[in-house]
Amino acid sequence: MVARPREFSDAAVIDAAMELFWEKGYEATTTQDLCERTGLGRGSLYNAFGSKHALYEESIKRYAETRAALQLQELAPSGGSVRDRLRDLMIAMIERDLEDPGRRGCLALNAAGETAGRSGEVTSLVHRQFRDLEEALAALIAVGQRTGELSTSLSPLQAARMFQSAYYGLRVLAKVTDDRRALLDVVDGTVAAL
Amino acid sequence: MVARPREFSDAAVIDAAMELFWEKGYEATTTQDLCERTGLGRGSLYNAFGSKHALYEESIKRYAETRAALQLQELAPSGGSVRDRLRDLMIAMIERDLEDPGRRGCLALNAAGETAGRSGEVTSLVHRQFRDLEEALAALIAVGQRTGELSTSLSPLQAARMFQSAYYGLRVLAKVTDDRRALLDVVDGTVAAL
DNA sequence: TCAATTGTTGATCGCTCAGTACAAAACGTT
DNA sequence: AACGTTTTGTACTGAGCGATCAACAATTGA
Repeated sequence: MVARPREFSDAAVIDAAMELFWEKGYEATTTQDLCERTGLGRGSLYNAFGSKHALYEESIKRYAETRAALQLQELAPSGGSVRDRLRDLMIAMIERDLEDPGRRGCLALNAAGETAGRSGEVTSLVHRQFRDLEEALAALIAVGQRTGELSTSLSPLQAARMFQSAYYGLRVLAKVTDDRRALLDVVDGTVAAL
Repeated sequence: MVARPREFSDAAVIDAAMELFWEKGYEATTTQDLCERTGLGRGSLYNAFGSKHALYEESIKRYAETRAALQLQELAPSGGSVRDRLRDLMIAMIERDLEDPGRRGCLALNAAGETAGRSGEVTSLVHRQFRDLEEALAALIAVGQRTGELSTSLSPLQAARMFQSAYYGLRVLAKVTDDRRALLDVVDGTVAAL
């Protein structure tokens, strides 16, 4: 026996939900909002995902698989200058953050601020994302150190962690300031330290 | 004629509200929670502060005046090593963040993540706090550079911004990880860059 | 064609939300 | 002790919340 097929794609619905959680955060997003944005009725939404929180978790996973994964790809070692790659990562994100009229910032960072400490599952999802970036940064920096482009006064992991921290701080700063010069100072200072 | 006097201290009530917003964020905190925590009845609370959001703004102001101001004081230039002062600032905050079972992190950073972009007033309050720290850091770093303790390859303002960004990133990281070693790597890397 | 299963729809559930209304209470002055 | 003023406690409001449910639709193997 085969049942009635779904009229929507799970991925598309999660994408839409993700956008909404990204704009408004978890608590401020209502199930009504989610229905309107995804086009689904209440029943379908709950039948497919179970609860608002479960859909939130799916959204964070999807954010990691799409947005964050793209970023990791850009960090994969290749021919060019490692320093330039790291600088480009920060600068591209500054431009994207300042362009965004909704000032959404990074969904994972927002989730860390709003929810972490009260939802273990969210904490763990965000943590994994952080680890993935740390790992990719360390790998790239290791290459830069091996070729002699980067200083070896810090271990690749240490340097990666320092860079990552500055990068996250940068994205938080970009939520409340338009001052491109201030943000670029962070980039220059951080990249110079490597 | 003289009216009935208040039975509570505004500061104490705002302190209590601040703690609550700090733990749960703005949206997840209910007016009922606020009444219970502050000990005030609904009537008194609304008579004194007008709305939940107004009380939230007062809480952020109070956070700046107490917690953050204390931090600024610790940064005021004095005799010792500038590098040690900056390292101590980060390490003390790591210890405090990891000790906190509620994993509240920094109220201003949480507010930036949850609310900034939708409440201009909150954005502006957080922004001011960020600027204050930036200024104090730049002043301290300028001293360190003048005495020859710190590198002058970055301007004091640039160095301050880089440090500040890493510091905020650190506090976000501390919301989702217990790994003291990872956090200390950030400290070492950042302080070494100065 | 119909049986079995799952998806969809929209009304509805019981609650809780932020905020209000209002009467009683507490004051210093007169 | 009566007055004007503000605070306090509480009941209440309408709206909106997350979640559920039953009736109905769509599917395909039997």
